Amino acid sequence: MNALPAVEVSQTPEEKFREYLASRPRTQRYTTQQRDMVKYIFSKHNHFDADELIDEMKRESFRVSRATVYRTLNKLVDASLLRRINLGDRTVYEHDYGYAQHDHLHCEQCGAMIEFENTEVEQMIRDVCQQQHFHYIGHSFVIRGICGNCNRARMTKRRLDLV
Amino acid sequence: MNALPAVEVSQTPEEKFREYLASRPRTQRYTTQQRDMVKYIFSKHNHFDADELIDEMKRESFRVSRATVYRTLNKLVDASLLRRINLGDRTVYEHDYGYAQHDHLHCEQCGAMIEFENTEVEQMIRDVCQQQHFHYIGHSFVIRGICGNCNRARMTKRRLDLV
DNA sequence: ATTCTTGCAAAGCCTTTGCAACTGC
DNA sequence: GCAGTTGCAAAGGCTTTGCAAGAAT
Repeated sequence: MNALPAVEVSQTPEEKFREYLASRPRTQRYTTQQRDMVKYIFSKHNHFDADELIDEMKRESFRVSRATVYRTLNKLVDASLLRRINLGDRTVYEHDYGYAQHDHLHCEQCGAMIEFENTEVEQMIRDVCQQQHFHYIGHSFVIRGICGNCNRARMTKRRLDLV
Repeated sequence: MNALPAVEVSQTPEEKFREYLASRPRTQRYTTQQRDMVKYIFSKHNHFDADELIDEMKRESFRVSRATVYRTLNKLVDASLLRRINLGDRTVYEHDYGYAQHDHLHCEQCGAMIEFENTEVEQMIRDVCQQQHFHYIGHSFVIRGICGNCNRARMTKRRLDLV
């Protein structure tokens, strides 16, 4: 995982989530399983899909049911704690809250998600939206390719293949 | 649909597809249904999903089976005649062959796909990839929001709501 | 004639949902 | 105690696939 600056936030993810739940038209409840999920998810900074989360949490003896995980992930995305990234053949989640806006390089070999920040992207988006009278809500930007590590591995392999 | 410059190509989509089929490890065949699909798809420039294509082609009395449509769409993407765009809740296809590289604004209200070309995007991608020693293969970049038309409609509605 | 493609229906995959039991507030 | 949540299993939506019949070369 690349190091991108964390963003200063005044609330913990838990607090922010409770606020979200309280703000719903019909107040929603903060349950044990939701708490476990929020704590678990924000205890590590990585990209994960629903199944990975379920497996890992089960491995650490948390009580998680598939249905509730999906329901809670949806709430977390809605609450802007998580961002959903569609990878074509997989949907992964990452921290949204407390983390700088960024985009991704996705290695097709090893699956790595490399984060990058580029100020030009944001400016460019603003320009395009203005030109097209388009009201911006969000974007998804993923560059597909082969990461440095895998490239090096390939080179080496190629060299060995020649022997 | 926005007008973006078409790109000069020396082959028709059909020719290019035949070339692709012939170049496979085990030569593949060019069938009636595939020909119909290629002709139909390249007779109009729009974004469509598998179901829309099936419905429209059936309406025009073409013989199309769901399985074959999916199989052929995959081949067309593989042959670089079509590009697949993942919209999160829908997968759409657009012409790749004979069409300039571009990205999209996707209206969440009316579903419109507005194409835009921006040279900075490409430069920026090159920079980022170089910095990260990343071998570029492709990218997907979709800006989500509300298009000009829908915005205007909203404004009007809002004004009416006040009466 | 041989080998690939088609079409059907079935299976796969991921995600959502109906409902009865349960739990937070 | 009431209203929202959970868990199960079933259903959904989209896409792929096994296989026998059919078509391309």
